[in-house]
Amino acid sequence: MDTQFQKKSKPRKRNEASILSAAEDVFAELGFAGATTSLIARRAGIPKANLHYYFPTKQALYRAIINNIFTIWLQAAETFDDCDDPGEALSRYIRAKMDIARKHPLGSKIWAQEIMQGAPQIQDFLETTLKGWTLSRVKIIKRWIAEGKIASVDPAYLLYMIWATTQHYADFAHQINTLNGGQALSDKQYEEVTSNAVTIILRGIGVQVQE
Amino acid sequence: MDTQFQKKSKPRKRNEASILSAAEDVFAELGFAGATTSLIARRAGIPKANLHYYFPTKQALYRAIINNIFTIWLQAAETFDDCDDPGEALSRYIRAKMDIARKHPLGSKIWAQEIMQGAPQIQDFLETTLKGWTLSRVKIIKRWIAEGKIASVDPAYLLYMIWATTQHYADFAHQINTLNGGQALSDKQYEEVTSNAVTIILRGIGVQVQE
DNA sequence: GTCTATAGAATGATAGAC
DNA sequence: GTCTATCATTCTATAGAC
Repeated sequence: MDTQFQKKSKPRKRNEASILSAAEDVFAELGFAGATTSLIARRAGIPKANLHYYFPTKQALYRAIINNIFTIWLQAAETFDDCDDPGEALSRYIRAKMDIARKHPLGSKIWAQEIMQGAPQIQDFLETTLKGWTLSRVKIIKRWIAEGKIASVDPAYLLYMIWATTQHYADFAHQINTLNGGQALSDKQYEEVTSNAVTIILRGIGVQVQE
Repeated sequence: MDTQFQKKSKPRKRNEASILSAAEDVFAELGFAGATTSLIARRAGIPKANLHYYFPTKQALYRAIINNIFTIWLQAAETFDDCDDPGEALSRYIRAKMDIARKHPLGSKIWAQEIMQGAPQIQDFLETTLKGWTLSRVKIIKRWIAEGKIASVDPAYLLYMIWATTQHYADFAHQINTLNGGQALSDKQYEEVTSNAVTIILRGIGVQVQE
């Protein structure tokens, strides 16, 4: 029988989950090279040998986490509709990205470090999925410009600005918290930050925003 | 005699320079924990023991590089004048930050990783210099708002957006290059990116921009 | 599935000859 | 100042008893 369709045993499920959670933490903090399996195991509350029983190598564990991050990325990507109203489409996309930055800051940090290291594990994703998605959105934005719905800006650079601004709140949360009196942004503050970003970017490309 | 004022010998100068350059490279790529002194020494073209002769510990080497980054940071900070014209002041600041992102991408990456790791080495800088500078600029931006020169936006969030957008071009250069056909942005493209960022942000806060 | 013990390689750092 | 040789430690990963 193919074991692929067998149910995972209860301890396997529990252990894999706590290993993945601990690993996300450690990889985000120390990067792939800096992370150690013994630290991950300690944080997961299991002996190191058990970690290697579930994930044979550090790479395999890392790739499992990268896969989760892709899922989240796609989730946000889908909110950027081919919509007639650029204000609505972009506002929805920026809000989705801000939401992800708040809910999955570790994934964002791991992504950032991957890119900084030259994307050794995800280069194919950048060249296929990300590139394809970006080109299709560039097309939509160009149409908006041609239709006079938004100002004439370079579509790619607009996307970069959205990525930069939203991911900044995950990647640089520690700096922001320090400047916020050592406190994480409250839900209210985070909603303000989000509105602020939406307003500046939309107004910046010539879309009227109701305040 | 105090040796502090003795001239550095020629080989010391040369070796320190190539170690610092190689270390900047490796720390940017692998973070503090991931970087190894043997890799830094290899890239600097000297035996590992020599590296430890010039910089006793990995930490000492890292701190020397962090100091350089502070110098660069202050350089950009000074371009944000207390100016009557917010368009001029902000445009100059954004351009200075973009310039630094292009000229010192490694420093930007090291900074980013420091923050992501909870700023173990630079927390005091965040709490003193950075916080003080930010508060003083927040004050200036608030005055501009009170005088009706720019729209009512949260000053801190505006600064975060500027930091995010400009540093993104250093930290995520690899991703941007991949989407740019595997080529680094040309001087012309970089000037376009810069203008684009200035335009969107200024227009986003209600400042007229000449196109 | 779990865990002790450990192999084998790499790490930060140093001793000491030149 | 330079560099070989090396120490003590830590790393990834595994063997094998339970």
